[in-house]
Amino acid sequence: MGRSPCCCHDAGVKKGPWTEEEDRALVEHIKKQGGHVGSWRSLPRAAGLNRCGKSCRLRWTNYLRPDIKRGNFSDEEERLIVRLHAALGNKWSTIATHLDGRTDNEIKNYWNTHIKKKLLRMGIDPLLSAINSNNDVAAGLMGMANLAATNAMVSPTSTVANHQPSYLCDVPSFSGQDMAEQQRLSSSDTTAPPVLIRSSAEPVDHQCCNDAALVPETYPQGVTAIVDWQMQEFSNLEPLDLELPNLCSLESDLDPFWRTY
DNA sequence: AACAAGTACAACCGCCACGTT
DNA sequence: TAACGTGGCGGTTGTACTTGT
Repeated sequence: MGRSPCCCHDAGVKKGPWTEEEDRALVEHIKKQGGHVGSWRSLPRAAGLNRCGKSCRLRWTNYLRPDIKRGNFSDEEERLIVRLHAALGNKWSTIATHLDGRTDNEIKNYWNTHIKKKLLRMGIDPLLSAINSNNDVAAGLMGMANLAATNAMVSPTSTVANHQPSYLCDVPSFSGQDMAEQQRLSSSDTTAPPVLIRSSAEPVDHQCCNDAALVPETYPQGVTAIVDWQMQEFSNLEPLDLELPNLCSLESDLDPFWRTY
């Protein structure tokens, strides 16, 4: 696959913040086209802009598009982002499809400037909070632990820092248990019994009504199987029909936890 | 009032995926 | 099948603004 040089490298193409005039020119041009942009590459010339096509596309999709919602993120949007990020990782564009009027760039910025800091303060590693980001078992398990913590974070009744989430009430120490399982896996001591782990994607108060939601007490044979099992277990968190229904807090309008950070 | 440090967010950059030739 | 052209994505940077000293 060859890679063509970006038009941004053309000498004389303007960079930096857009002026009102440029915005107006871009909007009016796209309006003239009936809202349809044929080729971003050729748009700047057609619109009389001394910008590269990429820059125009970015400006339009992230700022000028009429259906963009401006303003602060609501609590509900924030929780949704946390949940989606826990399930999808840094798939900002996919996450953005679940939030009306929000752009991937906006969500990414919001994550980096607000949510990530909150998670770090809570001792949750935002980098590992995504279970589907790769096939690394340790990261996957850490992801599960973080997903549990994330779950707790958005739960109106649970906190993480020094308290065990309610849905882990029958597990003495989730993180310790997780560490033990990591050690078991990394030590190639296949005779050691697997550590029982509950599905962190589902709070116990929901699980209690559905024992099938519990993770099997023994892992399937082999590491690949474990990864497969993880993927299977969380396959309901795929995008598009991504429903996060059994996570109790989204419906709640009260989340004192967030307010303490 | 002036400066430094921190924060928020728009914009850029490089890479990749995919359709077309 | 390979090369090309383009759009899109995610990471990162630059800068304006805010807050603290």
